Amino acid sequence: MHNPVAVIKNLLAKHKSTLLSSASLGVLLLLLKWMVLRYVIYNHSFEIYIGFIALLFTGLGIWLALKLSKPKIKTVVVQKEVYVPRDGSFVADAALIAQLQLSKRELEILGLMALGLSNEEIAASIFVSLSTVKTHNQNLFVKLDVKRRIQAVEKAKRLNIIP
Amino acid sequence: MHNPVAVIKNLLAKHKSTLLSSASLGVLLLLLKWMVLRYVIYNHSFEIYIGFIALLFTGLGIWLALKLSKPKIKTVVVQKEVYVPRDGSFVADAALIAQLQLSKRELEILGLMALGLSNEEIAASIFVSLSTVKTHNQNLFVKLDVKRRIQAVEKAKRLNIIP
DNA sequence: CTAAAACCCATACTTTGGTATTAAAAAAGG
DNA sequence: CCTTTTTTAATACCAAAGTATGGGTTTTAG
Repeated sequence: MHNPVAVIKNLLAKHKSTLLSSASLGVLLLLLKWMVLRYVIYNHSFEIYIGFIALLFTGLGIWLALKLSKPKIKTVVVQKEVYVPRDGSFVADAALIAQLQLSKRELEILGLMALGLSNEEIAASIFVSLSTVKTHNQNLFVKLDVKRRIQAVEKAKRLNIIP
Repeated sequence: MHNPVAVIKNLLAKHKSTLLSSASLGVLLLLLKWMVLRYVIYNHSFEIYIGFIALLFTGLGIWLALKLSKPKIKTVVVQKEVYVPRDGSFVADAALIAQLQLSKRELEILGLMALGLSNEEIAASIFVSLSTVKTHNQNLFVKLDVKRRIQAVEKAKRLNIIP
């Protein structure tokens, strides 16, 4: 017979009288405490009132703060590396292009160069004279700090200026 | 004269006397108010005390809340694209090179071309004559089916023949 | 408006690149 | 050994690329 409930029932039955007297004693003690408390309340009602007010308004303050305060935002910047395949989408490094002061036309010609077009073919494709293309080339080479068109193309590719 | 400060200065100068009398009247009124306030404080010191306590503990609550509240962490994930310039390891397409019948020397010259060297520079770097480089170039262009060195380089890169 | 860019074009000249052809060593492979 | 491929090389000529300079027209920004 190891059922705990049964064990307790057994104990209660055994010590019925002892328990009864203890219980009545306990009740008496509680009554006494209650009277003392009333006395205390009566004599210190002001302090208790103040304490209650304090507690209440502390709560109000907490509630207010929590309700109205902007949530502290902790911004965690996660750098996620995105591997961009060579063939995929290409985004030119606009900042670098601006820094090198490459003009729209120069960039256009650079791109056509990279396609393997000759100066004459470039001239034809953008409807300007060969001379103009050559002038653009000169400026381009100076800005990119290279000597030959092939170097310009390779450097531009390396710097993400052209695909 | 649209400067607001100047406009105000002008008005002050115009109505100096009026302003002075108004000011003194204002001061008198303030004094009266102050006396009334003292009376109120005398008669309602309890309520004021309570109010003060309330205010104080509201402040305490706010302070507590702000101090102890865990910051709401808002994680903002910023994807920063890092463009990886391509694998460090390059493996040439041996099969294609064999198929195109590109010789060792031709490949070497192709690589130097891609670096932006002139024919003369290539000749110097591999200790052969300019003529030799040109002959290699011719064969190279035929094998790669291109017309210009720049096209050769671009095509070779595209076909994974050179890095 | 005006100054600074960006753009366009030309001429003259030099250098580099590419084509064609020929040819001879050297290496590779059967 | 002999054949094929590779590598080297030369000459001559033409085409393309690049340099230097100067002068125009648009656009653009203060």
